[in-house]
Amino acid sequence: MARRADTRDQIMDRANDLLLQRGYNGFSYRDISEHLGVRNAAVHYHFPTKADLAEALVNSYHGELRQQTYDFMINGGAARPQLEGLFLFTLKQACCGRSLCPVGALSVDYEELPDKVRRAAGKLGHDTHRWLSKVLEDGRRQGEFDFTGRPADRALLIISALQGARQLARVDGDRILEAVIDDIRRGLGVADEAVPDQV
Amino acid sequence: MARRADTRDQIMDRANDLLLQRGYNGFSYRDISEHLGVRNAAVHYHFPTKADLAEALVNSYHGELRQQTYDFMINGGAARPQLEGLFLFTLKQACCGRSLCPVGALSVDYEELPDKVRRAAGKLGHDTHRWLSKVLEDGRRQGEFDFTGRPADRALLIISALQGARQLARVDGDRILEAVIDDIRRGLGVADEAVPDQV
DNA sequence: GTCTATAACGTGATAGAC
DNA sequence: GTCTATCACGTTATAGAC
Repeated sequence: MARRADTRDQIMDRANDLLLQRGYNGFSYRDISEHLGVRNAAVHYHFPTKADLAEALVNSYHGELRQQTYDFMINGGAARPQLEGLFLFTLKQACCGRSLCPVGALSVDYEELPDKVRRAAGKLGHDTHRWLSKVLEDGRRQGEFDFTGRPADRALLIISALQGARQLARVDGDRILEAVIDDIRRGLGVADEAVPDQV
Repeated sequence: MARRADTRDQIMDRANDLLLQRGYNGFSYRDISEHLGVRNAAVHYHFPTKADLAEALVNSYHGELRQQTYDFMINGGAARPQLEGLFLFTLKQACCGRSLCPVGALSVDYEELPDKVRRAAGKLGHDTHRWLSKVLEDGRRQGEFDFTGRPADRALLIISALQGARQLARVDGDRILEAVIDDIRRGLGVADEAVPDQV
């Protein structure tokens, strides 16, 4: 029984997979406890309610985002690698396990979501949009991107398209995501080749 | 009790709202029966299993699509009104009730979906894509649109973006959809104004 | 921190009367 | 075509022993 203290982490790992693959209503405490070989009540010990668990997950996604974008949000810098980092992250997440984006997985069940989860998801979506808007705005100013319209609107289009593509990929097959990403690049005046080093 | 024969239609109406607002796992026979003022068993009489009900709904969406696009798929014609018809339809559906697009609502629960529903959703997604690809291809050939890349890829981007935007609109507010639609138009070289008559 | 046991309820589904 | 009644099961959640 070495390292029993990290049961909490194992719960979050498993819940992460389940939430991103099935949505909030699509997984249960049983799915988690059976996978870990513990009992239902053990999971409730770490996360009293399902809302607590989901909130912790969303906050963890948010922490990841902040960590990966902190430097750019403070100091600026090259924009293209930021964008390609998003694509890479999306492709990696989506391909192993057909998982959805966190906000997408939550938004279907949005109407029945506990308030605290709803709020957390809203903040995550907002911050993601703010970051990508800055990436596009800086990138255009620095000559890395070429597009018309407001950066905030283009950011919305890109986020929507990536979210939707991850869902469609389940129904219609994998290559969808790559095709959509290519078309996003095209809309930013960025050739498919000539991808600089990643984030 | 005039017109009791249309209970079936009322069930489908209500189930339609519920499916598009909450996803497949998010509504129950009880939600339907209580709303109609009948009993659980009455709903099961018309649709023995939940899979039957969902399949009927998807097939009904599919019929609507075929009806609205039949003439264009056979005879061709102006492409821009077809596209604007899609936008109009999307805006109308999304704004009253915050509903998702059918494929989007189903794709979150995709892994747990009964086979027949999964197949029906796949066909609907495929046909939608085929129609929009033709709209874009014809429209570009006829000088109505101006974009680079394959029409099939652009169609994927548009469908993904609309689907994603409808979900984000729940979390982040309504104007998102309009912004995304404007940016899609921009990417097709079509001014925001100068919208011709609708489908 | 994990267990057993159980409460309280919602779910899809069916049998059989009317 | 709708009803009453019920089944078998899954769900979130809690109390209390170890």
